[in-house]
Amino acid sequence: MPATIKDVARMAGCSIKTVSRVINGEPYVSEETRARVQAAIRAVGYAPNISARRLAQNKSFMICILLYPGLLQPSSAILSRVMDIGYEENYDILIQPYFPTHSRSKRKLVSLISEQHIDGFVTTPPCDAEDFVADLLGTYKVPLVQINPFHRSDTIPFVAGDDVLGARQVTEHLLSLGHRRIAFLMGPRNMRASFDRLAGYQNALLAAGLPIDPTLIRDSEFTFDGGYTATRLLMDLPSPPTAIFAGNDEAAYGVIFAAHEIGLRIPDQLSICGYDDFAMSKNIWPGLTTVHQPLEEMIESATRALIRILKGEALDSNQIILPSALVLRGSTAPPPR
Amino acid sequence: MPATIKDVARMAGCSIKTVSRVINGEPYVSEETRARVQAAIRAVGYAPNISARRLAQNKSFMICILLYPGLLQPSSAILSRVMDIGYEENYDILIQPYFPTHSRSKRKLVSLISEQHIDGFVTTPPCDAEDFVADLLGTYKVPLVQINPFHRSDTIPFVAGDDVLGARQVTEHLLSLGHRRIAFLMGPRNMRASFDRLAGYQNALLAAGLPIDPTLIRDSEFTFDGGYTATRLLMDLPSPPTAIFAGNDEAAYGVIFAAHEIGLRIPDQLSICGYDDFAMSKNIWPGLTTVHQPLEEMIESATRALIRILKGEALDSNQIILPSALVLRGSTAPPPR
DNA sequence: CTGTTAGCGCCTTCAT
DNA sequence: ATGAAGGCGCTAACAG
Repeated sequence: MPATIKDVARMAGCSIKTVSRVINGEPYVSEETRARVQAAIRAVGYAPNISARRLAQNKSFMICILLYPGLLQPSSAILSRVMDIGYEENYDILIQPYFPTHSRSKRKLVSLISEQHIDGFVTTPPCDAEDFVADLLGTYKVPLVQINPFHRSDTIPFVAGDDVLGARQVTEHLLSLGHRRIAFLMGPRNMRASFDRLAGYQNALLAAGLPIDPTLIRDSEFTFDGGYTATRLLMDLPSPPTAIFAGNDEAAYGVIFAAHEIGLRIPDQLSICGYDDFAMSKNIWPGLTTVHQPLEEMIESATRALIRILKGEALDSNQIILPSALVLRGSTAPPPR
Repeated sequence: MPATIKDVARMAGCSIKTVSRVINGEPYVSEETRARVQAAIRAVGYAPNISARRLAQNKSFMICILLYPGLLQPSSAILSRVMDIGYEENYDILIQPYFPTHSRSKRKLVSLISEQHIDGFVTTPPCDAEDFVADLLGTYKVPLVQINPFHRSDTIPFVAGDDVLGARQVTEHLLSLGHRRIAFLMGPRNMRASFDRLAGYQNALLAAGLPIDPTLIRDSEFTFDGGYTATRLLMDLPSPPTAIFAGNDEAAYGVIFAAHEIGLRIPDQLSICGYDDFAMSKNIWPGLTTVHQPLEEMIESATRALIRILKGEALDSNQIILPSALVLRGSTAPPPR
């Protein structure tokens, strides 16, 4: 039976409101009363009951991050960082798996909003792919910050990287090494990154005056299997590519596996690039040339932005673009001969 | 301004208690009243306010999983599965990063218990390493289920694999291939798996009548860097091992990287085994021979056990041991010559 | 079968 | 600077 605010008030010889003031750091309490109350709090081991506070204020002090499992491996270092922010700001962070078009996911989301009164949301791709999420949050007037959203909105704040630029840099890197037949693996259609990266790849080719060969553009869905299968097919082509830009790192792992299986030496016989710079990419052999997405910073930045909104503070901008950086490792080299 | 139970009652022309009964599926409501209430609920779009319910019942309907970030990569497929259980059982699952001996982690845990009134906890290694967690939960009488705990308790339910057996099987596999100089990489001292796996390794050697060579036992801390460094040192030995049993998969990735860097062919010149069967282990080249830990099942089983306890149901047993299985992939072969 | 009453622990409003 | 009263939305305990 934990102590309540009443116990503290009795012990300190004051009203519960005064205790409440001390707890919440409100003004209009004399220093000595404050001290007395604080002593009483420690004496009885008082801790405020969050449920009661939530009810009285009709707020949950919880924010929710919608994550699509299987993508975006939330390397738990990220989660840890986000939790820390929550700790500092006194918000609990709820990580919620969300599958677009999945009806259970939707119901859970509705319950989170209408029953739990979650104060705000952060979405990650591709959880924003359907309008359902944004619409729902819109009608309930629940604040939302998006990470790399499919549609960039003027009204919904978002944090993103510059995928067009990053993909262009990757492609230019391969071109500068002398590659001319560069394959590109496309991601799922419900993620903006898929299209932006394709655009970056194409832009680089066009800028170099090279044709875009549709047979060199394949689907990978940003998965290992996608990368694997595409590679088996690509390398069976009459004139196979000398480099594969895998669209993302996970697909690149599949490319690497397939290349090994075929007996191709990386990077001597085949250069491979990824995108995202997952933690594993520097641990796999050979190290994967990729673009570092500041995922941690993105989630952190989005979370902080959301909390600012919840506190009623204004954002400097609704559009936060974070810089990405090409990371050169061992998986790229000049083409054979 | 969402609808409350009163609105529903007014609309259905009954008391709020009757509405409450319908919501909670309690008996003693006539079918027609029930139907009328349900219609009213839909009509006004009513959803119960969880905070109010939590307050009234002094329960949170939340359970918390303590996870050490950086280990045990909660491949988010796992998380998704756990969330599903929560969904079915009407519990919210809070994933909480926890660092043993880290004071902020401790404070957060205290807050979770004393302020949020979390109904129960699941711990994962090494979050149970200090007695702090178990003690705290014990004094607050909060139910706890442990996964692979350091100390196996008679009173605290736990779910575990058989690491001694698994490690023994790995070692026997290597022995059967003809390896005689098998190195073992030890994990951190705050995880039971470290010691159990070492024991399994030693048991297998002893059973085969082979000596235990301390120079072949090294620390890896179950990390990439640990595996990498240990391998560089081991292969510099006057008579290096022909196989390395890396203690866990992440360390094995470091071993693989180091081997590649040294120019050793896997598995022809060096055999490598891991333990855990992380998702990446079948995607890395060559596929990693390892022991499949049924991590998902363990977390699921622990979560279900906890919920049973919370519901006041008895567990069949306080000790749930799940079977592991040796998985043979491409990283092991007979030793050179 | 159904309703009334009294909290749960806190915050808000308005006095003092 | 402090306190009293009322209410947040729900459930528990007891009447009817």
